[in-house]
Amino acid sequence: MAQYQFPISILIADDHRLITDGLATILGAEKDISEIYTADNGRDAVELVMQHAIDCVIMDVDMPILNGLEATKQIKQQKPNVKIIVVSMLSDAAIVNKLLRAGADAFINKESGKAELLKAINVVINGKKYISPEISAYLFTRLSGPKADQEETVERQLTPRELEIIRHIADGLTNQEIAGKLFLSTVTVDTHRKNMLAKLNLKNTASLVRYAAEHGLLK
Amino acid sequence: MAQYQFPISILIADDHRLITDGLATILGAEKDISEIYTADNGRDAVELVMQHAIDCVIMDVDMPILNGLEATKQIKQQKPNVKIIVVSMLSDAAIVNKLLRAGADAFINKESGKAELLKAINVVINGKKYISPEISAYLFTRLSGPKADQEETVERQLTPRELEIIRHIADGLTNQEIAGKLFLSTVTVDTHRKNMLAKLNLKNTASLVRYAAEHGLLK
DNA sequence: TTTTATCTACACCAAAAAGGGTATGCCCAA
DNA sequence: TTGGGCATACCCTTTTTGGTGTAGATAAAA
Repeated sequence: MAQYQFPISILIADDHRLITDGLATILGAEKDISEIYTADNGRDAVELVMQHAIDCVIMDVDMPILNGLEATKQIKQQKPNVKIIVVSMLSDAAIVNKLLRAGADAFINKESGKAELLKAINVVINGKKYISPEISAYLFTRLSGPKADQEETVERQLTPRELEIIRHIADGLTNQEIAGKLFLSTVTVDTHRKNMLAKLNLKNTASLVRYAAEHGLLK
Repeated sequence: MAQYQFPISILIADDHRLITDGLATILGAEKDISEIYTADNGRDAVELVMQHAIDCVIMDVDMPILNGLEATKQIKQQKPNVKIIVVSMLSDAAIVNKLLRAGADAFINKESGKAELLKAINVVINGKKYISPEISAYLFTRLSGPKADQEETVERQLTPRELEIIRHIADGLTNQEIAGKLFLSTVTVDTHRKNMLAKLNLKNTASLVRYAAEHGLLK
């Protein structure tokens, strides 16, 4: 590992003793790692980070008392410089987003090997982010899968003119303003809006705007 | 590589001859790869895919005549089963989103080694997605950075009740329906909406819904 | 060449929302 | 105890909306 005040100290937070022990053994063999702390729940993890000079936390998602997400939030709030590597199962992928927003620095799988763990530590200590390709694939699918389908179906459903109009609507323009801007009659703008509601099976303008936003149709 | 009609054929699309030649040499040594085609621009790449039974395209982003994004779109539109591995420089990261939506199956770096290329091919041929950790880091930052700020500022601005109401509004419910659901008067619901408009400095419900959607306030 | 899609525009009508305020309890913190 | 923020509620007028049709012009596709 490179440019940092070596050796570094690490906290392993996981409620499975076998895992903490295993990781501690692996990491104990690394010359750049001095201290290794362990915690079997989120609350203890947060406390340990507050009390000791810990550089990096290897955090399980599913822990008693305080889960990995909450623990990450609290740690990052108090000590933003502490790096957090989340060890998740693919089944936890649904909360990857929340963890990202909570400030997690890396994601690796429980299926990841020693090499990937060490790589992740190396990367985050150097101030960068790391996500294992397996977890990326999940994010990837969320970003591309739905939107790809949607764009194919939706952008075929909405005509160029309609797209233009929904964007103006979402911008907060009134029919009058849109009509002025596009040199149309207000009723025409309204017709387009109504046509969109009908073809997308939506109830009202609010849901239309939401739909547009969630389907990446804006801008 | 596993379950597919082996050997597979691959197209390398890149306008740098050194790269196409290098990749062709690397891939030519693989026993599971039979045919290797090359193209030095996007238009030729699309044509080759249409004319030959190509399983996987290794696509450069920056190419003359037709760039990687457009080529990806066209190929995926005509032949969705052709896998596309985008080889990007980190400087291309800004269009990762667009490529995702265009249907790209994998992203690797120009700095990636042979091992990662082969892994990516393997993964996409098996119908999964692959993003190299370096590129993930970019997506990571985009997901975590901005939204973290937004949630901190925004969720402090909107009260719990207001959040509840904007969510219902975005769901397409009318004031009456929301009032019924929350056991409120319709005018109260309306007051909350107006208060949100005022405090967020927005013009109307459409822009409010858009704001909520873009700031991740919905569900 | 006919059909189809799109863009344009209008009519009618009831319901809803916009926008402008005002106001009353409640709780919490200064 | 006195604001402040929050949730609640109402009034009034104007504008927009939602629902349902109709219809001409035009360009592209079948």
